[in-house]
Amino acid sequence: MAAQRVEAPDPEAFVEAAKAAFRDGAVLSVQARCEVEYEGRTNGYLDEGDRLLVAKPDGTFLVHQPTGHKPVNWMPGGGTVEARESEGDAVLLARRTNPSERVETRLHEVYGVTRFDAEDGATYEESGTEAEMHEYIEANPEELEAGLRIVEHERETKYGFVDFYAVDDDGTPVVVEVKRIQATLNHFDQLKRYVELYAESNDEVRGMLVAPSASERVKRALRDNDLDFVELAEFGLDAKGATEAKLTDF
Amino acid sequence: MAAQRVEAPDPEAFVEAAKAAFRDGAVLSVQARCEVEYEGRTNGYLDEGDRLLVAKPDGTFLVHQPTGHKPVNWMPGGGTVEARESEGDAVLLARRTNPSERVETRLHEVYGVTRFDAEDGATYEESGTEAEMHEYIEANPEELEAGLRIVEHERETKYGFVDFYAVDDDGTPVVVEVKRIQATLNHFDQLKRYVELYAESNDEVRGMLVAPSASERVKRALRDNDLDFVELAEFGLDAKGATEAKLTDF
DNA sequence: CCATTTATATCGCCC
DNA sequence: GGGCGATGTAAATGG
Repeated sequence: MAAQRVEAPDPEAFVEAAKAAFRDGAVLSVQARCEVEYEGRTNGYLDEGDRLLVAKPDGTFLVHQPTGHKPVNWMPGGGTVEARESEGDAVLLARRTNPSERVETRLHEVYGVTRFDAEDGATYEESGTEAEMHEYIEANPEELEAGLRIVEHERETKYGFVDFYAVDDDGTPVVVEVKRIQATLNHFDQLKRYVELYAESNDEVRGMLVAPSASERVKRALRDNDLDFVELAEFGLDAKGATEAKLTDF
Repeated sequence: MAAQRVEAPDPEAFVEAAKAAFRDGAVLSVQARCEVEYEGRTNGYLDEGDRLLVAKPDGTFLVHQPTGHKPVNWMPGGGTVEARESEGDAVLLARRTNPSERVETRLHEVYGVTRFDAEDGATYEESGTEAEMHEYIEANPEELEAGLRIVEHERETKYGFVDFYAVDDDGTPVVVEVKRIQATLNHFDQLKRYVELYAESNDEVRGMLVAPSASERVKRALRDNDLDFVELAEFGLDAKGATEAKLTDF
């Protein structure tokens, strides 16, 4: 069977089950009352409570409270997870280096532990990303402005990368920055930096921020700096072959 | 008992267990072979494989593959999770609005399902954040530069917030931007934006970026724009009362 | 390995 | 609720 469960193990039985799971590369899920301590980029402490703990064979460790999308504490893959008994409690310790961090979980009561010998060869397929937006713009520059020609994609500059370097109908160079989501002031900053850099060699250069939307504050910042905003909400997702619905409608 | 398990339920038994868990506000963990579809800000599809599914009473839904820190698919809290039977399979559907998104998981084989009636009243306590760095600087401005006086914290400007507005020994205004981590080009952008804005009313204004470190590229950008970099690695974490180690050393 | 950029970013704050 | 900035951001990508 792919999943095996031990109900309410004592610390010794828990540590034995956890060690066996780590050795065999299984995914471990634990329901327990525990306290958690984090030391690393910051320091943190979580007092006793009921949580779901998950340890994966790649070193991933997650502590989930009963609410919230993000784990309250975690360790990304690449480190190690160990199970030990200490002062009568089972303890799970997840560690890594670079940066040096550790999450230590003291389990005061283990309600149950599940070992899952999971096999998963599938990879996630996604469409609608910023990379696809770039492809769309490269193929359809006239959607941004009549007569616009793309000269270069991902052009490197002294201070960073420009999404597109283009030329308008009059032959004036145009620096284009593309965002898949609503434009922020940081995006405005980025574009301004590239334009000012290019202006050192050609002060006729124009700057263009392309995004599905932008706040008034961002639009004002662009206007005040003679930069263009182009609203591009749809970029032919269907045409790019968005994954067809594979599951029956609910 | 806080955790209850059903081994290898058929679709009907699974849906019944899931509905009971959702009704009672329990955390549900499922080991299953399943396929997953996401529709929302992008579209995605994940073919059949073994995964750990977690549904929380606040509407959080997670799909975890056997490796990796982040769930391959998820829904944040605030939405709803439903369990249904469809074409002989159990199906979990997580939905929300604003933005309108859905994760649909078709369970081809359920290895087991655990219901966890978790009680957790604790909140995570953290120290070493950027907010604490601000407090430290406000109390110790001389660490940045001899004679520096903080005039205002989080000063609002037309284009955004300045971390500190200060005055140096000569009475020249100084705009200070603080980062807890290594400074990036975006942080340089931010500072430059504030300084240029302030320069409209007083062109003597100075700009200062405070961070534990910065890449050469960032330092060069700062130099080229007559902005200062102040390296501030330690900011009295201990003095601010970092949480004492609560757990025995491992 | 370092630096940069993206993300279904999420989260929290304040208007 | 929108706008804006921080995050133990993590992860991918390129040098």
